[in-house]
Amino acid sequence: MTLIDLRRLRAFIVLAEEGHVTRAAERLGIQQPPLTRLLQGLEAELGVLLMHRLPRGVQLTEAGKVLLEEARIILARADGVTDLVHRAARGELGSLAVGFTSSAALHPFVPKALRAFRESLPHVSVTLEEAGTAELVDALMHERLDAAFIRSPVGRTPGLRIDALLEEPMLVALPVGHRFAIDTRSRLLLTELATEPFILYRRTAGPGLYDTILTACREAGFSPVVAQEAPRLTATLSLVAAGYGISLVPASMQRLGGEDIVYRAVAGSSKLIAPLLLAMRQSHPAPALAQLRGLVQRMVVSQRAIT
Amino acid sequence: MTLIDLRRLRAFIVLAEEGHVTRAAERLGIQQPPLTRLLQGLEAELGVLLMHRLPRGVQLTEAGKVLLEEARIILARADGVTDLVHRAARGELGSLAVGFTSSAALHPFVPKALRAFRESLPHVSVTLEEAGTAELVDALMHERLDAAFIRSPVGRTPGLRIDALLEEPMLVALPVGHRFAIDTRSRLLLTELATEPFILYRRTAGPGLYDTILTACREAGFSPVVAQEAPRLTATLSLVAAGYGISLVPASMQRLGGEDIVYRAVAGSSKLIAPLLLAMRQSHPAPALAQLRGLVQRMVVSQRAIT
DNA sequence: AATTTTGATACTTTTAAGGTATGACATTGA
DNA sequence: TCAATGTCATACCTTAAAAGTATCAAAATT
Repeated sequence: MTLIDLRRLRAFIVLAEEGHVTRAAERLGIQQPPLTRLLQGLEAELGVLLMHRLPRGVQLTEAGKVLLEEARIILARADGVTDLVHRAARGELGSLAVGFTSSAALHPFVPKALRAFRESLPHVSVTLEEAGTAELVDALMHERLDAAFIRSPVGRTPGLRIDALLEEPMLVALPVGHRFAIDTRSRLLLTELATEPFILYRRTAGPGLYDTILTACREAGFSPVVAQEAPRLTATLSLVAAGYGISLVPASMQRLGGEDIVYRAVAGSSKLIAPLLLAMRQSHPAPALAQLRGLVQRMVVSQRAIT
Repeated sequence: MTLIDLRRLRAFIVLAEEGHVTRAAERLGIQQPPLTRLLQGLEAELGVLLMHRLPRGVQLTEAGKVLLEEARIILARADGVTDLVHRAARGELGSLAVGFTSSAALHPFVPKALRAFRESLPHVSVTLEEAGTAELVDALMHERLDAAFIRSPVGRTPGLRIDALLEEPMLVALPVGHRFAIDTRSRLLLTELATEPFILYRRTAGPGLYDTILTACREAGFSPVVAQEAPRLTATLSLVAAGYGISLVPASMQRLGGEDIVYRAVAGSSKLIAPLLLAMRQSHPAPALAQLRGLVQRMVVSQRAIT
């Protein structure tokens, strides 16, 4: 069973247009006998007469007319394939799965970058997913994600490439009315927090920030009193707002918490810095990922120029 | 330039599904090396890497994923071609151009047949055209029409095949108030019309009926006084209604003319008969035409059974 | 009736696809 | 670490399919 092939469909279209085997062969750059056999081959395979043989020339049968229409559609599509594939290779087409942690999502840079990407490459369908750092890393390694915005350096992760995008200081988040929440202009010394109850968000969800806080406190000479662990950064702030304790959060969180939380800068530690990172697989990056990466890098450069 | 062919697209799909050259080759019933070359050939032609070569197996690139999607669409369409062409050859698909004269259009059989055809073969797109007999015959010969409902035997017409469908008597159409229009039950003798002014519709538009009337009158021993010629049968009846004269029209016209025209049967001539015919080309009938013809024949048989 | 036009057929040559054997490379297990 | 294994790539040969050449057959036109 040598099913229909495009070579014959192409020839058939020319033949139908010319209505004349010899002339069509000429236009196709072949001789007349092969073209005749080509038509015969099509007819034999389809089991249908495609052209009436007239004394001068040939003429489409109804079946032939239907085949002609269909052949044109198929060939147009087939001819479009090259361009489509090229665009996919350039990353202008295709799909991209991007993940982010809840804390990354709260950094204004992330939605800004995603929006800019969507606008610059509208034909790439972007899938978004929010999850904890561990899940994101796992998804990256198992090809369920192509890239992820995260906040923690996650130690050695073989097979991952991590771009450092931005850094920001961490601030103390205090409930309104807290004794440290009166003078909000000056920096608070980290050691002053030694006896305060801390709200931290689960280490499993985001080990990076958790460890950053613990390391900074240890260097300042104390081990923080962890009053409660929250499943997400937003939950942490809710607990702070409710007065259950204080926390240390990335500066970009300031816009959250409304009037119930007061933020203050911290002095006494050079480690209290929250990075924003873009993680991806090292091998076989999707072309659209290269585009995203380039876009993000350019945005980072212009962001730094402003700050 | 050996553009993309379906054989390779088929192989590519299997290869993509298996993710494994050797296994895919097995499924395709070929050896591994040809399949490898096949993939290489596609990549060379498209100028794009379609699969990453992993230590165990292969894996689609983004470009490969796009090609896979597109290939599936193209092949589905290509595989559908056979069925489509078969249906076209059986006359279940395609197009049919049908003409009719104004007088044929007024016979209830014609719209009934066209509606039945549309219902039985909804995928055949039917084009309708009303014109004079001469134009219809010309259109048939020049392939602008496939069939035409006409009323006149049009003498010898080489290349045409004509099916006689139905016959009906011709009636005298009289304006209300005419002296012959009082007794409508009895037959009027043709000779009684010898001195009446006749309205006939143009010979060029429909030579058949015109000649039928003239022949019948001559046989009855007179030559009719043609008061006026009308371009169409409906115009003829309008003129009769307005009192400009009388006419002889097919019996099925009775439903026209409303209350202004009285119809009476005629005695004294066996020639005053109007046929309904279906004309078509003798050579290369469209398959859908064969379907129409069969349908019409069946309808004629059941019609005659009733009458 | 002869000539021309045009598609069909028989046979040969060329090209492309498929098969066989083997290599290169990387992973895995002892 | 080295051999065994799995897997795609390459080289070379064989087979099959497409194209070319020469010629025929049928029908129409002069």
